[in-house]
Amino acid sequence: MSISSRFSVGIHILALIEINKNGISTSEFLAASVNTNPVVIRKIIGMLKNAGLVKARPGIAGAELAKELSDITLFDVYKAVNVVQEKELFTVHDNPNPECPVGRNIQKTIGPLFTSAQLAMEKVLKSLTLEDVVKDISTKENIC
Amino acid sequence: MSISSRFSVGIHILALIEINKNGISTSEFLAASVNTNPVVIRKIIGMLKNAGLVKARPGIAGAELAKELSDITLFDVYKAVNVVQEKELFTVHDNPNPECPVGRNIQKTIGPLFTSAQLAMEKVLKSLTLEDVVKDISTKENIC
DNA sequence: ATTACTTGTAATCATAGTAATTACAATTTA
DNA sequence: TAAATTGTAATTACTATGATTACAAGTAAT
Repeated sequence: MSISSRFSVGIHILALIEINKNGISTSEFLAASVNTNPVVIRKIIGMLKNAGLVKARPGIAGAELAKELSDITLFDVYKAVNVVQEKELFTVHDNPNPECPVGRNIQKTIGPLFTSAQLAMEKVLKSLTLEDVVKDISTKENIC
Repeated sequence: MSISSRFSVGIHILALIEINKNGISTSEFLAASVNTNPVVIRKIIGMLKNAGLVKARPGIAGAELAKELSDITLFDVYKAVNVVQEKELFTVHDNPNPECPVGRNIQKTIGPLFTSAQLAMEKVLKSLTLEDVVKDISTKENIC
């Protein structure tokens, strides 16, 4: 199991819109950088738009950021592209046997433990912003 | 996306083997509690066995714990049942365009960030043991 | 030794999510 | 009006999951 690449592609899109802010970031342009199909990009941009992270309008070429870079956390992107549902990073098997002491308690016992692990991961995503990503890319570019 | 229920089933199996330690935990018995097929249980027990967490032998009915409860962390189970690969909780899209500043850096920039988020989650799993799980189940049982 | 039971494993199947792709309506600009 | 772009729907191939059937191999009891 692995979390969908919509997340990494979403980050890629946002970073590139920023770095290309003097140009026009069409879905075709972004797709060429990500190396995928423009429709895939438009679908993800649609999700980023619903989350208020980018602006885009039918017929008008190019997407723009709707927020400051430092105001967009990786958690915002993660939620926007809908890769993991709340409290559902881990699956807990359903319908365990209620006539067994373990079966009738396992879900309520394991649930909070799994949630706390998920929250720890998400806390890290909340601490990171698109600005961190763009700065790191800029640094790597200057070195090369 | 959600992490396979092999993980929660693995925990269920280990907890039930402990709680049923005076009885014989056959795959059929365990399957009845989990509410799944005995073959699914045997496959997971095979993984737990490879990881040194349980003992089981062909022809001999019942699986037993191979370690103390307090010596088995949820991380041990998580690794045993192979639900998430190292550094691969998140997918990073491959083949981004090397002729774009973002494309040629995104993987090395995002990779460590994703890994740190994954490690934070795994750190929580390392802090929890099967003993915690069994104690919680026992507590819930006594109240009811 | 034969019978009954169990583990271990392979193979098959239905289902769900992913990512790529084609197609096209609706919108804007030149 | 023509060209370009966004936004969607529909289709396809692929992969992982979990359930299931089938069966070989091992063990224990009579």
